[in-house]
Parts: sequence; C-alpha cells; structure tokens
Amino acid sequence: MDGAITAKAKPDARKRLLDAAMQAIRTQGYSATSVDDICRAAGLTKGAFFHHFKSKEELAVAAAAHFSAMAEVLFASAAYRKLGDPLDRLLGYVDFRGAILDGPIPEFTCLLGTMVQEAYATSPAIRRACDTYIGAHAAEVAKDIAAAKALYAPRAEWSAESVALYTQAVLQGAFILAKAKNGNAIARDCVAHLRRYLELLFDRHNQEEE
Amino acid sequence: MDGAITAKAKPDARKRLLDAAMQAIRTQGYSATSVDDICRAAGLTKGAFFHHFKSKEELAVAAAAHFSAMAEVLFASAAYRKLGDPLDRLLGYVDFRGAILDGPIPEFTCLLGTMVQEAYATSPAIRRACDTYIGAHAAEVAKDIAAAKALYAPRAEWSAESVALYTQAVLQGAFILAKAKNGNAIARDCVAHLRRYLELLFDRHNQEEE
DNA sequence: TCATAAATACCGACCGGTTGGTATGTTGAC
DNA sequence: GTCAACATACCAACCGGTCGGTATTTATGA
Repeated sequence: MDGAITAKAKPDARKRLLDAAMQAIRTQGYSATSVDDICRAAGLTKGAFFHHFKSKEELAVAAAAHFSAMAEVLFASAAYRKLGDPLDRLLGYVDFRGAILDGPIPEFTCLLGTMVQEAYATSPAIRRACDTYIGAHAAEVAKDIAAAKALYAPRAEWSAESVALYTQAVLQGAFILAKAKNGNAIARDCVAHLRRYLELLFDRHNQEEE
Repeated sequence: MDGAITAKAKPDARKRLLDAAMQAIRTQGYSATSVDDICRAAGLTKGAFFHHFKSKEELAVAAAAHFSAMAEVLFASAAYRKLGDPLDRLLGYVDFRGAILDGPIPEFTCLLGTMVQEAYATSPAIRRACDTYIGAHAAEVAKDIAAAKALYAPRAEWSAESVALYTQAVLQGAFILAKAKNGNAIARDCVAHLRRYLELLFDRHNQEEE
C-alpha cells in the first residue's frame, strides 16, 4: 500500500540529489554550488551524498547523464516527432526549442553547457560527459537533417552532422545572451534566426537546377 | 634613464592583476578562481589585490571592462576595418573571428560569456557589466550590418541589431562546443555556418524583385 | 633646494566561515 | 545478522576579506 502514495517523501534519495544538483548548478554554476547546498535542497545530509557519490565530480558526471536522460524523454515525446517529413521534423524541433524557452532562466538552460564552461580544463571526466551527451543529442537532430538533406538538398556541400552541431551552438549561445540580458526574448530571437538559416539551407531557390 | 627598460618588473600592478584574472577565469571559471590564484599569477600578494579592488566581485567587473577594451583595440585595428563596402566589412569581421580561433582555448574564448554564465543570478553587477560590453561589441557589428542592409537588403524583415546579437550568440555557442570537444575545429565550423547565413541574408536571390 | 608631511602602493600575518571529504554511528528491511 | 541507506560529528585545507605595518612616491612650503 505504498510506493506510489508516499507523494514527495521518498522518491529515491539519489534522484533527489541529482535534481537538486541540476537546479543549483544551472542557477549558480558548478564551482559555486557546494555539496551542502545540494544536500540542503534535497533534504538530506552529507552522509547520504557521499553514500551515493564518491565525490562532487562524480555527482556532476551523474547529473550530466540525468539531465541528458530527461531531455531525451522530453524530445522523444514531443509532438513534432510524429511528423512524417524529415524537414518538418527538423523545423518542428527548432520551433519546439523556441517554445520551451519559458519561465525562469535556470529552467530552460542547459546543464551541460553550463558545466563544461567551468570544468573543461580542470575536470576531464566532466568535460567528456558533457561532450558525450551534447554529441548524442546533436546526433539525434542530425538524423532528421540527413534525411531532409537526402530529400531536398542532396548536393549541398555541408554535412548533416555539422549543421546539427551548429544548432546546438546557437542554442548554447542563446542561453548565454539570455543570462546576460536576464530575459528569454533574445533567445527566441536567436532561434528564429536559426530557423531562417535552416529554411534557407533547404530552400530549392538556393540550389543549382540541373 | 628608466621607465621603459625595467622590462617586466612593474607594468602596473593593477593591470597585472587584471591580466592574471582574465587568464585564470577564462581557464577555470570565476568561482573556481581564488583571489590567491590571481595574486600568485600576478606575482603579488593579497594586500595589493585589496588595495586595488574592494572585492573579488569588483575585480570581475573591472576585468570585464579590461577585456572589452582589449577586444576593442583588436577589432578596431584589424585589416577588414579598412574595407569600403559594409557587407565586405561584415564578412571580413566574421572571417577575422574565425582566423583568431587559434592556440589554447582560454586564449580565444570570451571572458564575458564565461563569467555571465556563472554569475548572472548571484551578482547583478557582473551580469550588468557582461551585458553592457557584449552589447557594445554587438552594436559595433550592427553598424556595418545596418549599412549593408540599407545597401543590399533594405526590405528585409530582420533588424541589424538582432542579426548582430545573433552573431555573438553563435560565437559564444562555438566557444562552448570548443570547450566540450577540447579543440577549436568545431568553432571554425560554426563560424563558417554563420558566414553562410549572412551571405544568404544578403543574397539578392532571396529578395523579392519589385 | 630640501626637509617633511601626506598620500599611495604593497606586504604578509591573521580571522571567521566554508569547503570537499571522512570516520563512525544508527536504523530498518530481508 | 548482515547490509544498504542514511545521519552525525568532525577535520584539514582553503576561502574572501581585514589589518597593522612599511616602503615609495608625490605634494607642500619656507
């Protein structure tokens, strides 16, 4: 008679720590977030923390995986995924990224981009984790780009992988500007430019007739 | 018979602190960089540090200004600035941004983007400074974009300011990917996409004849 | 011109608080 | 009784910042 009823009480301490870490790191950054901060937010003590994670660094790596898994679910279940045409799916993806730029900044920014910026030179493990999960997400996007390219721009000189990574760069940059300006309007603007770029890349107008 | 001969001895302690801070923060991030780190790198002690800056936060704001001033000189004296056509200057700017993506990552990444990512929520002063200087640089770029637009795309629906900020977002995102992948090749790729986008925006092909 | 006062630049020991991490319980399920 | 899951107490190192003191430069004024 339990397991699902206990509401918020015990949804797994490990998950609570990861959620708290995600939130805190996206708000304050990795270095500025202390283990105590995370424990406090999760309603646990250090004993629990170091029972589940060998070190703060290991938590960061696990949080990157956690974030990536959450994102995977979010995008996999989004409506645009059901579209039949790959170009529609690609533009649907971009529109979806624009649509979720809502609410407080820490809730739509990317944990991976935030962490790798601080840790790339000091923690190889964190850098590698962020690279891996950013790359995995880009690879998903690249699938649709590759399919759309085969259909609508088979002779274009750019690669699907390169364009996919570019979309991620634009988003990461949009997050930074949103943080600087303390508002998400600029981020939406950036996504709109990204959409126009993709439209232009796939516009038959720009391809030599043969 | 001195003043210029004393080599490295005394090029102003304040400047040495700012230079050391720039280097350290671009490598490790703001929070992970301690005041002692900066002092050690500058060959000074804490006494000197807190003589020149009231707090670590004040140093960060000063470092942002210092970085911005350095960048201003760099871009103002670049060769592309002498081009007569505004579109040539704009594309020259982008090519220049691609050309300086060289050497170790901390040497071509942006202090402002790095700091604002960590401090936007905790230090209004730092956030404001980063926003100001990013905006100022974008405004410079926007000048050429506006002139180019007047010449080549007067009816386009996008604004020069929006495109200018987008260029900065792409660069910031490119830096993040470079950090994740631990190499600058991806950043060059992003700049190439940005260039293509600008070319497409200004390509007469894409504008309705009237 | 030169003593001297006053401001500036810098040193380095020190402070209270916080850091990541450890060592040692306590508790409850199987 | 054993073991995972946590709590509690604690530690050395480090954090940003202060403070009293000392060189060095600059301003002053007779």
